[in-house]
Amino acid sequence: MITIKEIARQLNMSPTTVSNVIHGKTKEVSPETIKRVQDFLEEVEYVPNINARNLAQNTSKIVGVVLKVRQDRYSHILTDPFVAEMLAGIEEVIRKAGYFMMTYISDDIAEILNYVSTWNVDGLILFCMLDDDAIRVRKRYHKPIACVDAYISEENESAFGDQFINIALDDEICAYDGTSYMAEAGCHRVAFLADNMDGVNKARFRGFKKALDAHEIEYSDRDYFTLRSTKHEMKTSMTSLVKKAKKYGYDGVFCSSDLFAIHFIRECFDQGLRVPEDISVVGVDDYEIAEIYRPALTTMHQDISRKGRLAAEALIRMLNGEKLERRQIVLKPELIVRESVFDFKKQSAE
Amino acid sequence: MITIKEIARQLNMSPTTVSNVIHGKTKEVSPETIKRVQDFLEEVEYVPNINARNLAQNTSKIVGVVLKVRQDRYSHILTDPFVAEMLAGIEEVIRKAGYFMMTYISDDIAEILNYVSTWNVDGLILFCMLDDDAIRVRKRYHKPIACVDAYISEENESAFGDQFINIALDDEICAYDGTSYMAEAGCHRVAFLADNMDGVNKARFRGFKKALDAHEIEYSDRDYFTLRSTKHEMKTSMTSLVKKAKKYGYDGVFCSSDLFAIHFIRECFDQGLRVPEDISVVGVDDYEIAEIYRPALTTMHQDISRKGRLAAEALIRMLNGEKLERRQIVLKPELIVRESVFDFKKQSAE
DNA sequence: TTGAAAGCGCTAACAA
DNA sequence: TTGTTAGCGCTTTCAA
Repeated sequence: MITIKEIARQLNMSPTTVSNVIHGKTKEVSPETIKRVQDFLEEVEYVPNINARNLAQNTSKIVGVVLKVRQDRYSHILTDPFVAEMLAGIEEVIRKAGYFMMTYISDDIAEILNYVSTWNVDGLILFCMLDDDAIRVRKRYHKPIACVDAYISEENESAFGDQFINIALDDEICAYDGTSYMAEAGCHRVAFLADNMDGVNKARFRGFKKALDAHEIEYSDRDYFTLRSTKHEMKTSMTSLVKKAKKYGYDGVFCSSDLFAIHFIRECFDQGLRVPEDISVVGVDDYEIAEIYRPALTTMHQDISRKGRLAAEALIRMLNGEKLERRQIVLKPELIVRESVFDFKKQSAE
Repeated sequence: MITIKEIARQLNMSPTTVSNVIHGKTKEVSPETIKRVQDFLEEVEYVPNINARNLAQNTSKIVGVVLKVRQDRYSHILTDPFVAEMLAGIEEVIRKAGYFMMTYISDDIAEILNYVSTWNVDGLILFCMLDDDAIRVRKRYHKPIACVDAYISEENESAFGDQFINIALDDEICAYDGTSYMAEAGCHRVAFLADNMDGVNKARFRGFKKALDAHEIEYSDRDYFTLRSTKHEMKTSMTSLVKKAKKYGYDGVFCSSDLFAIHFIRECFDQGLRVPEDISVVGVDDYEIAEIYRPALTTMHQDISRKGRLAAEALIRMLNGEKLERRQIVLKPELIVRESVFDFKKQSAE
């Protein structure tokens, strides 16, 4: 790999001039020299050494994407379709802006902070971060941060300063609309299924309850179906949840993810429950599979890739020194009606 | 961020000594100094500046993962379950070996080579590379390369030197076994469905034909079902393929991916064809969805994550200066029998 | 309009 | 056992 110095030597000029041409600081360079340098750069296929440049400029051109793993994931986080789609959105924006993406997977904030400072990462995108984790990062990292689906309490909002943005979904509405749809279709005993109670699911559960309330369905504590979602527990856990649904006569389930919804439906089939005739199911996310599965899944659509893009775009803007107008963008989910909810009313009208 | 120099100053010693302790070159350092330095490092939470280190050592600690996109993918490459699972395997190995993964997505070899040299990437993992593309990379990049699913012709083998490995699947056997299984179950008109004719599919097609031959099924040119798999063409393309299957009375289809298989089955349902009673389907890959879909998909299983891990592990070994015993590892696929193939013989025996 | 030189933080050869 | 020093390739200030 040829260096600027060497180029300068061969061209009989100083490294400064070469560097200036490379950076388009051509105000003070004669057109003739510019041409000479540019031609030569082409000829020798000059490629800058980013390490040297970063060292000199104290930057890195790296956007770090931090995926904080929850313990007991049902699989490696990169194979989660949600994560994959979000990453896809992020990656494209970052690449086109001339930055490089480096993913970092860990459940250890200290490790993450180490990585961030060894590489001198220019900006950070955080996913799956709890409130206090995000704050710990912010305390030690003072460059731009974009979060996806972080739940930041009001009191903590200010702690993040203005080099910060969060891209979220209106999770309460999401569950509210999904649950309401089932209620209005005629379900009278509906459950909420999720595998944890993090910020997202807490909000969804709130929406779920509100929907029950609004449709005068009585809530019972057993309406909360807790899924154990590790790879080897998922199946048996589903089996017992479907049994529970049968036993107590549930006729609707709001699942916190399409993946769970489809696993649930599969288990229903295996236990002889028909979907949607015996039990209705609504998912969240609208993964590709939701459309292909039979019965096709009625679900709360969200544009995951867009979430990633928005986060990355906001980050790039901050890196360019722009000031963002707001600290949070909340997207609205959209109900996609397919085949997994039974319409009792329509049915009886016929 | 504190520097070695500053630490040395505060401790009243030379940067070399500090550096030596950091690198465990403690043979020639007094235990006392070691302790002093280590304690201080802890105290100030010293983190090395990788850019500086890389510059000085002419390395990068980066493993580049290059995903060469084919034009007209049905979606962003990171959302492809195959890619996601492979990346997951790679990422884990790389991270645990103390390296960092940087993905690079492009269809332009020149761009890839640029990236590789600006970052001074220590090793490369290539995916979706054709023979000649891989050679172009090799010509300009002389550090270790690991490929996944590359098709390297015999004549080119030697061009790769010994800093090279390829992890592949025995694709011919894969299609042979899958097709044979349908033939033996009693199908007499079976098709081969894929969306391109790259190295992998060429080999699979060969296996498919051999299986027809072995089971005395006559081959016709129309047995090759070409899927147009871009996001917006997939659906209509499937519709016409299923129509074609009906028209010519196909009773079996070997699909080059589970994704295609499931799309195909879905379309069959929509057109009133029963799977497997009217037509049998076999996929390849054994994605998670293969087990969950109904009918559960009979498929040729391959361990994708392992492919990624093997590639990464071999690469790391090369980076450690080891010499590999072989230039290629070919994994065997395994038939997983589920519900998407109809057993005519068993049926008529009953 | 061009060039010299210092410095980014770290490593490593060599000297003490 | 410890220290001095040059240098990795690039940027940038300041001088010519």
